[in-house]
Amino acid sequence: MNKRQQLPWDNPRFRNWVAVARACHAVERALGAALQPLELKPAQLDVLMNLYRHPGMAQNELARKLLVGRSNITMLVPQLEERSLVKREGDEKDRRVNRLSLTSQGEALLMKALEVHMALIEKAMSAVPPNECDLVGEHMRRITEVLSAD
Amino acid sequence: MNKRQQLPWDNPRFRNWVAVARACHAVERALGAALQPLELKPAQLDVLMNLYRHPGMAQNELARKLLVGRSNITMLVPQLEERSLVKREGDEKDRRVNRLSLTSQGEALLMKALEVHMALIEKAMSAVPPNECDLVGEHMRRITEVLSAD
DNA sequence: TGTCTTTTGTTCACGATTGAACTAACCTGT
DNA sequence: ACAGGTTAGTTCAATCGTGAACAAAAGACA
Repeated sequence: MNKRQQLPWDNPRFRNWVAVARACHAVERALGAALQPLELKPAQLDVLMNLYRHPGMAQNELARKLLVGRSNITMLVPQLEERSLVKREGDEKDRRVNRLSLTSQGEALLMKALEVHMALIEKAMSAVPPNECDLVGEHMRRITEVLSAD
Repeated sequence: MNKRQQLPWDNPRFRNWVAVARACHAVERALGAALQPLELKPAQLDVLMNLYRHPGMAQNELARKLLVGRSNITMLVPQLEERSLVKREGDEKDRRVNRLSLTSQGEALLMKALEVHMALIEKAMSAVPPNECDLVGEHMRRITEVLSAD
């Protein structure tokens, strides 16, 4: 099959997506290192961030938001609960669901972590002008949407 | 610390980067599923892709390119070698390094995998016009560059 | 009410990735 | 030639995420 004619690297979309993936990987890695002093992993930070914006979330919803399996949340939450960063209480209407929310300690740690995170992103994206930045974000949101539609 | 005033979500760079990360995660996940029929994992595809473009690469260079630890390559290569997708031969000049390259079978499988990968990316980025696409790629390459500088 | 289906969260075994410790090979300067 | 430092690759224990199988609770409907 004509390998030379239609090589993926000749396709702008493909080539540029590879760049996106690599940048993402690099940021994730740098974030992990930057969060080490706070003893927080990127995945844990994701949980805290989502609980800050959506208190009382069920584990199920959280898993969908983070694009991970439900079991992952089950493994993740107890660690945060033992550190008193997250509070977990059963719903009275539906005794299956666990409602999650941040404790004041969790919120405090989140603020510190966000400062670190934001500094990193600010450094990484320093070269991206605001209008193009919004454009990128808009495209990315659409991509996530397209793929979530299965 | 004035939490309400300088919340990260009010920062365009931060908010839009979160979108990038989520999109990346979604694509990675979809790619894993799409590659299942070929019995290839995304990480293995990354290896094949890089070996196609840079035959005779040392494991060390490969690890740097892929932004992973050297030990990861050590674990990854034997699987591909057993499937006769990758050939590994010692360098005569420097007996420490293993030169890696694709076999013809590896190349053949890569082509099939690239078709799958490209179809996915094409679908995901269908809404992104070419000129903006290049712009995005350019920014992402710069981000990777900035972060690789440690 | 009683049964059948769906949903929530948990458990568990597995595969992937990591970083630290290690060996072997190379390099440098004397 | 030899000592000290650097580099390539490996091994290994630990951690993380996953999907399948499961239990408990809720919902649907006759």
